[in-house]
Amino acid sequence: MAGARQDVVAWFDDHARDLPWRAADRTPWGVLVSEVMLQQTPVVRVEPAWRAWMGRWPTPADLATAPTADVLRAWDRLGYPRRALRLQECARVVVERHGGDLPDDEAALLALPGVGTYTAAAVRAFAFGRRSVVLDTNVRRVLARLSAGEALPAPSQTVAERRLAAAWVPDDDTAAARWSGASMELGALVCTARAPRCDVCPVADRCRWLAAGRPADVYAHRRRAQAWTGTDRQARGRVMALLREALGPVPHDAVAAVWPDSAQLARCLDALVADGLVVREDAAGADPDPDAATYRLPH
DNA sequence: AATTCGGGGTG
DNA sequence: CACCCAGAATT
Repeated sequence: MAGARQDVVAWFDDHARDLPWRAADRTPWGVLVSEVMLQQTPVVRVEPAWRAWMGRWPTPADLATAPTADVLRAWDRLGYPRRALRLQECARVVVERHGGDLPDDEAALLALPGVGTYTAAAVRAFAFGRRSVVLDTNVRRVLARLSAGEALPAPSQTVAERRLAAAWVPDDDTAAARWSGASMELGALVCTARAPRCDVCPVADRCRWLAAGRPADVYAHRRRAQAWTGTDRQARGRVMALLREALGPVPHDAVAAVWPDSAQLARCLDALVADGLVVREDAAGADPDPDAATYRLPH
């Protein structure tokens, strides 16, 4: 295990991507922003967005006081815009509770909006150089193949899997942080989900999955393809795209034009308002007509 | 443990 | 066209 770790870290020293949130002048807050943006959004799409975002709001204090509409527009099409909302809430909590500086202990990080098990561990490792168990989709896949001999990890994490991952993390803070970055990078660049490049893998000769002849995914039948066309998520996305482009409040008729199913649209609008992503303003009058309402991003 | 929540690139 | 992407929050 220690030998495989050394090989992966040595490979990382030569092949790590030159990502801006890894630069020497990085800040803990910049690392956290990258991690939140990277929650289910690929690196190639995050990188330009992160550069623009950090140029505009370099510190938690900057983001905390920004107009939410600007924040949602800057988030653009990274997806799951509630993440942008939580990131701004996170900035406000950091300012109010931690004096504007990101905390480095696990519990305080986990208490921040939008920060879960993975993100807290990643920030501890990559922003503060502390030991933590960073178990994302990349590390899960690397360990599933290398250690368990399976094509892909189970749909959900298990206690045994976390225990295994923890056993792979060195005791030393610096070594642990390097292993976390290296194992993630190996999963992202070599040990990929679709077409793994076992020919250039630094631990191919130690991989149980490769040794077994790269058997098929045993969990394939339990994975559900994400439906998209006609879903609430697509409808919500249409509405958010419209409101991001709009200069002022958008009349109900214009919103209705982006989605054919009026009942579904009404349900999604209610949900967007409840989520704090959209503000509905009813027309003046004692008996407000729903069709006379306007919609906009929150200020 | 299962659902919900965007959007786009790729084999 | 199915699948995947540095997950989190809610139920």
